[in-house]
Amino acid sequence: MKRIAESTVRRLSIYLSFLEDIGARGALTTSSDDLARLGGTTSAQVRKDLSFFGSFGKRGLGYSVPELSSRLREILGLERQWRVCIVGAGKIGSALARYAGFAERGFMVSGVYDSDPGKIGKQWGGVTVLDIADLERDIVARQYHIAVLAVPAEEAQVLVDRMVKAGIKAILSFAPTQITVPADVTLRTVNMAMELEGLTFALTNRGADR
Amino acid sequence: MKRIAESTVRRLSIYLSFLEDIGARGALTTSSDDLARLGGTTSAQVRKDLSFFGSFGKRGLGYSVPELSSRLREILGLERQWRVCIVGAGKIGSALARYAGFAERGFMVSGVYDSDPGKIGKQWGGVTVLDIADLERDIVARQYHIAVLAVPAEEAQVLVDRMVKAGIKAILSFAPTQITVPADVTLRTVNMAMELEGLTFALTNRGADR
DNA sequence: AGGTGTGAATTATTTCACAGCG
DNA sequence: CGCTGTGAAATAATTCACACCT
Repeated sequence: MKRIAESTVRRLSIYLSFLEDIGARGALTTSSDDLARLGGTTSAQVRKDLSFFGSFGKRGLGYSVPELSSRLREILGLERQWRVCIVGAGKIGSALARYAGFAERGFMVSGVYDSDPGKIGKQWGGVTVLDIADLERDIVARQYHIAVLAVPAEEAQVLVDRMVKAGIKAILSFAPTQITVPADVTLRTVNMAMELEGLTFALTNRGADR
Repeated sequence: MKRIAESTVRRLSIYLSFLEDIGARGALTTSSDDLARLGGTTSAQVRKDLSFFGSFGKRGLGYSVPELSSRLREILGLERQWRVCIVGAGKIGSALARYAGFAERGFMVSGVYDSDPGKIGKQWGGVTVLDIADLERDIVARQYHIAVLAVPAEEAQVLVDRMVKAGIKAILSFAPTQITVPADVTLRTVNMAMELEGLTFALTNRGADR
């Protein structure tokens, strides 16, 4: 299979979210035009995105909402459960641990880790806070698929290195720092400062360039 | 000025964060090669990114850390304070309101809004929770520059429309839904589900495509 | 020598436009 | 018809490679 651009994958997520939305409202079919309008792109883009994975539509008719939903869930790997651990039980880790959206999408938060003895052992959103010293052992024993990193910048890279060594292959980082991983590990970073700076850049340069 | 790609702006943030880091450790000069290595890109990319805004280096020598930091802060619009309001005092809004990183970067959280009477009036991380009914009035009166949206998907677009009408020009959304804004408003979206789906896509298709 | 700044070349992504199928 | 699927064209982003400055 050809390499798929990250931008394409992001859009697939958007399409799926809309399909589920209109599906729940009873829609049975839809078109690339609908998906484009709702997802903020063009119909050609929608069709091109889907074409990387097959042809799911009917010419003259459009797409079956349940069928396309299901195909997208397959493509995105959502037709199964994923075991997630949250590393760092600070403010962000806490908000994430209690976030119901995880379970709805098939993500099972089955461990929260911290190094603070005052937090270890506490129950938190139905999950016990575990000792971060056991992280490597648990990555192997509990077979976490995804680690969500919510620790201060200084600790982030060290923890990532430990987790990678223990075999983790997917990390979602909220640490406000740049992290590097080997090529066979997938990393996504959510960095508040970076997002806000994107806004201030636009606010500062608006008018000058568009 | 030529239109600058979002990817470029993101990298500028990364460069700045590293410059501040090594600057604090006493480094006086650096090179595009250093910035590239630390930022996970190439030296040509670094030089190209900077070249959109001017020439800040000295051939044969590299860049002055304090000077380049300062130029990047200027470019990103960080040489001033920005007034931020947080809309939605749920789990995410709460974590954001208490997040110290805001102030460090010049972002002043000067209002948190919710519609829950049980929350309005409460003190929260030094800020009082205000009535979301007053949002439009306050956008005008308090001149918020940036709104951080942390409400459920269903309420997001309606609130965005209200804020845009009141004159807000920059929104950072954590709502798990696609939002549309007029061309003169800048929107950045952080969507957990989308990030996780990027990971599961990679986990599912890994090996097939790389 | 050493590292920047930048056109030119390459590669990636998006858009166009239309043939073809239901 | 109407709308998909897809090569071809256009545009955007990245990388190359080298002249040029200190």
